[in-house]
Amino acid sequence: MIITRETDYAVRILRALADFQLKTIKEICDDQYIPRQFAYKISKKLEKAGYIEIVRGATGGCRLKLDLREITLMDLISVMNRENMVSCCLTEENDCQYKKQHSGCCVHSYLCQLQGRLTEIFKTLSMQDIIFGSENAPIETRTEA
Amino acid sequence: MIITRETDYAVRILRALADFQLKTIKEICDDQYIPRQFAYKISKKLEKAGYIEIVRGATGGCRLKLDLREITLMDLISVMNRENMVSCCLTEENDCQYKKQHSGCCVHSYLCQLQGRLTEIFKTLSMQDIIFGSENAPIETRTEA
DNA sequence: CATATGTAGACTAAAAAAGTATAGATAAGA
DNA sequence: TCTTATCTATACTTTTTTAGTCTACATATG
Repeated sequence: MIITRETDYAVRILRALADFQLKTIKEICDDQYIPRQFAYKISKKLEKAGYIEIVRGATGGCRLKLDLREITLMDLISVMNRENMVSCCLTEENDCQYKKQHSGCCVHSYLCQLQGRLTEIFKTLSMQDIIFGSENAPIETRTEA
Repeated sequence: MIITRETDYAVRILRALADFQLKTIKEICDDQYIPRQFAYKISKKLEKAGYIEIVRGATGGCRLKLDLREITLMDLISVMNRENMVSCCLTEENDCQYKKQHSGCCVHSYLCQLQGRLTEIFKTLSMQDIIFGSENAPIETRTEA
């Protein structure tokens, strides 16, 4: 899955924070059905990326720092370290014997291109679009509720 | 990953069979670096989908039945039961409390659209393109070797 | 100082993916 | 008919990834 549970929870956290109010993780979790401890970890990642700020101590919580229009789906995927979404053969570690033997692999190259295409698409989708819908959604896919 | 090891192996099997010659699974595996028993399973799926035929007994093996131009990446992904590639929230089983509570979820709808877009893209990519390259590959992504 | 937060990292559990084992079916041909 | 080289079916095991939990602690308020 391109969007794992973790990434999905991240979207929900951003959704809960969309009004730029300070909210505790507890509040967010109750509202968005996210396991608390997991949410702390995710919020930390979002903070490191600069998307939210976290206030510690009693009366603490977190708050959105960026407009949701400025955060793309690709940004979020990157923050979750999931940018390699097409094929395991595109990872650094992958030690493909075929590729070595034939000094190259057309499949690999092609999938690499595909990875690029998807990345480009995901860069055009903002959290604002995803969370509140978008008039820019391609017509042919504007079905289903 | 959209293309798991299993799907990747399936592509390799098709690549090995591209010349329409009868080949044993053993030959294919030696050539393409695939674990034998795993390959048997995958070949069975490819047979059920009508992409290859399998001949049993000594002097048996398998042979491509369809032109690689007729098999799309989406076809292969479907055969491997991996058509749900965007988000776990799009599966049947998924029992989303938020969606119930709010009688709908914009994120869900949006991801559903995205799933549709990706599906359409993958339907335009044939095994011929992937295995032997394509002149139709989008210019902007025609980088890297 | 009590309380309500968030933190860090180790840990565990669950699920999915990858791979293996094995007993058997099938067909060719010596 | 027997041997051999295939493929089959299914159960099983292992590995990897993902998801989630625990705990001892740090931080800030009032």
